[in-house]
Amino acid sequence: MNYWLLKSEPDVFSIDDLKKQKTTLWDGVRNYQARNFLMAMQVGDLAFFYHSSTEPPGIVGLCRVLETHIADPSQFDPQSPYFDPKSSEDKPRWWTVRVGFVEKYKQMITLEVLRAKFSPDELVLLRRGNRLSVMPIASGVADRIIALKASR
DNA sequence: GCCAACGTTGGC
DNA sequence: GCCAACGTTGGC
Repeated sequence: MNYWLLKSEPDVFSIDDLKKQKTTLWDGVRNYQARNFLMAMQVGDLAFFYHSSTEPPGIVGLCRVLETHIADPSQFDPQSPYFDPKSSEDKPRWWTVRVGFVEKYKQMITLEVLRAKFSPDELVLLRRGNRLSVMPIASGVADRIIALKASR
C-alpha cells in the first residue's frame, strides 16, 4: 500500500466537505506530474489531506483511494473551468481517482511542524518552489506523520 | 527546439 | 497583496 498527499484549498473543497460527502472525485488536476501520480494510485492507498492557501496550511486528515483510473469528466465539459479542448472521450489526457473520507484530525499538523520534523528530501511538499498538488509520501515518513498526529 | 512572455500556485 | 518558482504557450 502506498501513501500520498493531496492538496486542496479549503475554500474550494475542505476535509469537512469530504466528511459530509463521504467520497469525492479528485477532479481538476491539470499538471502532468500530478496526473502521473494519480494514475499510479491503487485501491486501498491512503492519502493525507492537506489544506493549502489558508492560514495556517497543513495536514488536516486522511482519506482512502476507492477507485482508480477514472477519466476526469470535467475535461470534456465546455462549461467547466477544467475543460480541455485538446482532450477527447476516446483519448482522455486527464485521469483521476475517487477518494473516501477516513479521518479528520483533531488538530492540524501544520506546515510549520512538518518543516520542523522532516527534511525537504523526505517530503516533496517542503521542497523549495514545490507546487505539486499530488505527491507520494514514503511509508516511513507516513508512519512518522501518523505518530505525530497520535502524540497530541 | 529555443526562449520570452505570460499565467498559476501557494507561502508569507 | 506580494512575489518567487515553476509550467505552458507561441513566435520564430
